[in-house]
Amino acid sequence: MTTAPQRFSAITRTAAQTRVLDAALKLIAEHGVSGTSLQMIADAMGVTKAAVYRQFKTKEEIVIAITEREMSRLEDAVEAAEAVGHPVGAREVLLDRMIDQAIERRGEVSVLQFDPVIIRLQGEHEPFQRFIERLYAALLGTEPGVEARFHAAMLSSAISVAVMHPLVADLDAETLRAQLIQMSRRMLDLPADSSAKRRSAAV
Amino acid sequence: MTTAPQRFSAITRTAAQTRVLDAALKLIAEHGVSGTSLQMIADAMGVTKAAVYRQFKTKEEIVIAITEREMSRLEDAVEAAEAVGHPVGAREVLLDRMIDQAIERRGEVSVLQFDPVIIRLQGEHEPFQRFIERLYAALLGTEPGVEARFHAAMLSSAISVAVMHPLVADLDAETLRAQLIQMSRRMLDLPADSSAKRRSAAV
DNA sequence: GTCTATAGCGGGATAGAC
DNA sequence: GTCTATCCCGCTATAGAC
Repeated sequence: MTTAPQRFSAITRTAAQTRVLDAALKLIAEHGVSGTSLQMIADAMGVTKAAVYRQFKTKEEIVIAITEREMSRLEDAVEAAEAVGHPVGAREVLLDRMIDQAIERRGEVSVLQFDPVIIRLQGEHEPFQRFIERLYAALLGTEPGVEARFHAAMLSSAISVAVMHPLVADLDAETLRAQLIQMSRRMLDLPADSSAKRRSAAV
Repeated sequence: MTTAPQRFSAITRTAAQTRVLDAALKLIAEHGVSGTSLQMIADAMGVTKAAVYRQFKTKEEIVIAITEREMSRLEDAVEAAEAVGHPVGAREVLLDRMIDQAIERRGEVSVLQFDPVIIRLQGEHEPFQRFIERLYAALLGTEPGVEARFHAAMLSSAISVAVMHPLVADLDAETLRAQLIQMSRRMLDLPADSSAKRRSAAV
């Protein structure tokens, strides 16, 4: 039996499939999975439902593919972090990348994390579970205590949600990024560091 | 023309209506608004759909009523904060109360904030908009700058989401509360203060 | 790869008896 | 306040022609 690919990045899609995923992601980000029908996806693409079903057998497969694609972006960040020798430095690299991506996608995507259907899927789909475990491990850094777990939870929550908050909707990406980096360091009780780019020479 | 009540707390519901809202809230927290049908609500209550429709004319009315009830809880916190003379002290009181409620409801409810249907409703329903404005004003404290807006966004995001994070699922309420208070003070660059209960004598 | 057409089901909502 | 029965619609999914 051939095992499923270990990396989401290894999954390839045809151009037609990618067009479906692009349209579906946009709609799901706005209406949620349950609030998005295949008719809506087909209309957005200018084709019929049957044409969509040719690319993916079920709606659930579309949602899984979207989740895989989003996770593959984070996967790159996790692997970059794991490549760093020191756990503390690894965490810093990961947080930098998570901030980059949260800003890059700015609200379009953050909502996916909270969709009930996607949450259920993450629990049922083994590759998703394994990746989330891996992400948490990289996020936790060295100390295995209560505080470290709390810090990781608070930081990852705050980053992905704060970028789509109405109160910061008018901030440009650079300002938002600077504030997020500064706040992250403060939350971890690290010295404020304006040059957060030294990816090597970690503490 | 009689204007809508200014306070959500002034809205009264019959016992039958409350039973509907309780059942609906539970289901919506798990499956989202679009993923929850009136049949599911009726089944959870042990009655038929028609019995539910006797209490609320439409599904949307149920969702609105649920949102009103959740906001009325926060309303108490906002009013307690507004009663404090100093803006800085007011913000501290509000944050304390927000932390209390986030822990009290622990994930059951936090998801509602991100439901696409409820987000749309908040934009369309004037009383909801007015309340959110009021909440933000109390949350912003004194300084009107970019930093203050960012801090308010980051804090309110982090508090409501962190409590339902898997990494802290096994923490008891007291530990979680202590960590949240400590982190909030750190995020606002206030001195760490273990006795966070002095509701008067604000800074 | 796209279409038309349709099956089969569950959704929201209403009528009217008890 | 609860029921049974029903209406109409949109949903997921499939069949089969082009």
